Amino acid sequence: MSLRERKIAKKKEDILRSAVRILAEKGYQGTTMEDIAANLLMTKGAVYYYFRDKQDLLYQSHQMLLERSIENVKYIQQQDISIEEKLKHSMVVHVEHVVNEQSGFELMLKPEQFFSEEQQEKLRELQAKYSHCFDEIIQEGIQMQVFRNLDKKIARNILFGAMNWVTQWYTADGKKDKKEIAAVIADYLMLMLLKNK
Amino acid sequence: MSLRERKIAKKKEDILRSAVRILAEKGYQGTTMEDIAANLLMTKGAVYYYFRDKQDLLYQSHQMLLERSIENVKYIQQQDISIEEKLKHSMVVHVEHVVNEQSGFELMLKPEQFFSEEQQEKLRELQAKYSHCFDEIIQEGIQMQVFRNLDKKIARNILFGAMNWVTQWYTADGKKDKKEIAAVIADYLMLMLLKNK
Amino acid sequence: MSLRERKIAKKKEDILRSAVRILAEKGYQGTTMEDIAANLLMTKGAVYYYFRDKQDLLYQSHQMLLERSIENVKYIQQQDISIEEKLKHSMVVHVEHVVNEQSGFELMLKPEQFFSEEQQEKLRELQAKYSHCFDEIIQEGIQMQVFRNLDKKIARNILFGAMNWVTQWYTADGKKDKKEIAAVIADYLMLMLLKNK
Amino acid sequence: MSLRERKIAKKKEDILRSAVRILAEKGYQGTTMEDIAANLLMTKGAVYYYFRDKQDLLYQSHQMLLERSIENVKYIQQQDISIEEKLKHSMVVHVEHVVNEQSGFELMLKPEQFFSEEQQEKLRELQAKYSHCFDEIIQEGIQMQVFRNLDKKIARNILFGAMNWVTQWYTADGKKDKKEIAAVIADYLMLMLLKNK
DNA sequence: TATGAATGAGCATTCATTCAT
DNA sequence: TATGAATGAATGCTCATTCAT
Repeated sequence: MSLRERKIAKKKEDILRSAVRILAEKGYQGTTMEDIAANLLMTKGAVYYYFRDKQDLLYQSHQMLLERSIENVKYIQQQDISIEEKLKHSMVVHVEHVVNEQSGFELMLKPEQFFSEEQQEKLRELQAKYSHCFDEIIQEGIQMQVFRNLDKKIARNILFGAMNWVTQWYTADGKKDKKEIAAVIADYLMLMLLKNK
Repeated sequence: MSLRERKIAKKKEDILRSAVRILAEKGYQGTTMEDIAANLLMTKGAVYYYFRDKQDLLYQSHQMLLERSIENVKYIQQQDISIEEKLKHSMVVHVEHVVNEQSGFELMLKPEQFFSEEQQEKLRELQAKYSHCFDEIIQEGIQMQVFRNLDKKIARNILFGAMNWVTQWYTADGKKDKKEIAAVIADYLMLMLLKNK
Repeated sequence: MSLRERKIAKKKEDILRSAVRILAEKGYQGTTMEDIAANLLMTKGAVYYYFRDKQDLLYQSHQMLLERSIENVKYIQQQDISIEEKLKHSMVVHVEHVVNEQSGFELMLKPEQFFSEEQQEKLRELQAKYSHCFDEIIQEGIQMQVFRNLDKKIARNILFGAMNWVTQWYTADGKKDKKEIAAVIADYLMLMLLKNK
Repeated sequence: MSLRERKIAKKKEDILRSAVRILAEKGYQGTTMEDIAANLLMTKGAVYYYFRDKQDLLYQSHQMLLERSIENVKYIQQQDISIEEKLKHSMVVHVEHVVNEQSGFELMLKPEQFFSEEQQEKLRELQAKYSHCFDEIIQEGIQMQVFRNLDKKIARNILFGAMNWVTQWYTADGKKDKKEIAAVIADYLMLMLLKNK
């Protein structure tokens, strides 16, 4: 990647980060291109240089978040730790990610409103990939008799719901910091899964 | 209540139901008054006859959903069943409600964008009331040594997140119907709370 | 006129009076049928029973004001007083009328926007009639060598402008009451007309 | 001021001129942003690029007219001419201004309906400034025994009314042109003020 | 690459008007 | 006669998007 390409990639990512933050805060329809640009001290026109349109920006934001999440969990999966630790750790990282981005969740709502069929397809694929990582861990835990014999998909959806919901109630000014909250949520949810508890 | 008043109340409720459905589907900014009206084969003007403005409509929708939820859980609370049954039953009813309205959750997102301070106050109050019902049940369960000694509020938020998330993944065409899904979700979540499981 | 007809006529006049007041206050476009009706504790529908449409209401208001003004000045013209007294008295009555109705003037602005050609014709006729009354007095005064030899029409328009403008600056809470103000305005304007002053 | 800034200022003034014209013709409520834009072969959006909203446009129009009027009369006041000439000349310029803009007067009607308290304050200030210029001339004329000892404010209001009313009756197709009409009006009104006439 | 200006479609809201009762 | 409900056209305003420079 040439210097020029790298500069462009850098700028794109800046914009995406800004967009994610604001989209999470105001919602898709509530966010204007002006908002996103102003937040970066750019003009609207400049944003259009890097992204075809608003929807493209949303799509790439979404994609970036998902890809980062997948990387996170893949990394954990490779580690040499117990299956229990793997799941718990994955959840902690997910919750931290969600809290940090204040998102990871509003953007997932009703994708059919915003994305083209093709884009939805790609996003569904990424989501499936991410979900699959969790499913695999759960599956393995069940087989190893560490986890209860629950329906994998339902259990995973319960985990996701509980974790994503954190944006609704966690406020930084509370007694617990992000790491603690993430740990507690993960612990509690483990109770649902673990046998002999 | 006179016949006329009842007719108005009926119409208002029809509109609220339609609004809830569409708002849940498209989000606040994504929903147009046209959408809401057309869905009922009315004109925009007619909707404005019953509601001051879009925000008023949203507010009343939200209020209606919350009040109905509170009634539901209050009713269960009075019954002469075990604490375990109470919580489980409350969850089942909540999930069914959420699935039926396809909502109960998107509307809660970022209320500060849409509502006046006064309205937010009122809604926070209703939410607190609803939350409190669950908190009480959990508290009692803990005291009776039936439930684990978890942090009440965090546990309740985990339950809500897991339950509300169902709109994201439940589709009517699956193997399980609404009742079954609600039961499974409630059962799984009970595992988190119940001792000796 | 039968009792019924009289009742209708009475109601019509009530509405007209209310309309004049509100139209003067808020202007034509700024006044809603709702405003006019509510001011009389009626419903919009009722107003439509008496007047074809808003424009008809405006037209008749205008007409009523003009006719009353004409009656006023005709009455004065017949009296057995000096020409000087006639003009002065006419002006006093006009100013009082304008102040009382807080109008007689906004309604005259740009009639071509509001009225049909036919209605404009009728109003122009009434205005001409009213203007003519003043012109006659002025003419006579000039011929009698009491007034200066000014251009009749221009002089009359100056008088009207000066008198109608009173709604812009007279407030009831000042030192002078309506009668006094009317007298002063008339006196000052007479200085323009009278010879040997 | 840079070229760009000058271009913007120019455009703004074009819009203001257009707005003044149309507002004078149709009144505030009767004028649509579409009207104003179309008159300049612009689109509504372009107008909104330069002015926050309709009210802002109205306010700035009003302000521009008043400021120009004040400049006019200030300029005359400085000249080395008789007090009589000063007043007469000021009136001529005012009438010409009113006739040219076809306004200077409708906009003053009922400002409380349109403007914020702050804006009203500013406008009242400008109006007071303008009025004060006339008051000073009148005052001086009285002290110099050139003018009759009239109530300054009432006299000034009579002048304004008479002058502003010209928009109601002057039509370009008459025998007299603008300058002549302005001169006649000023002459006639001077008769009211001058002693020994 | 970036900007400012402009466009135009879309949306919330108002309101004169109609009409069944 | 009068009312309440409904309609629909109009209007202020926003904002994604384009384009010349």
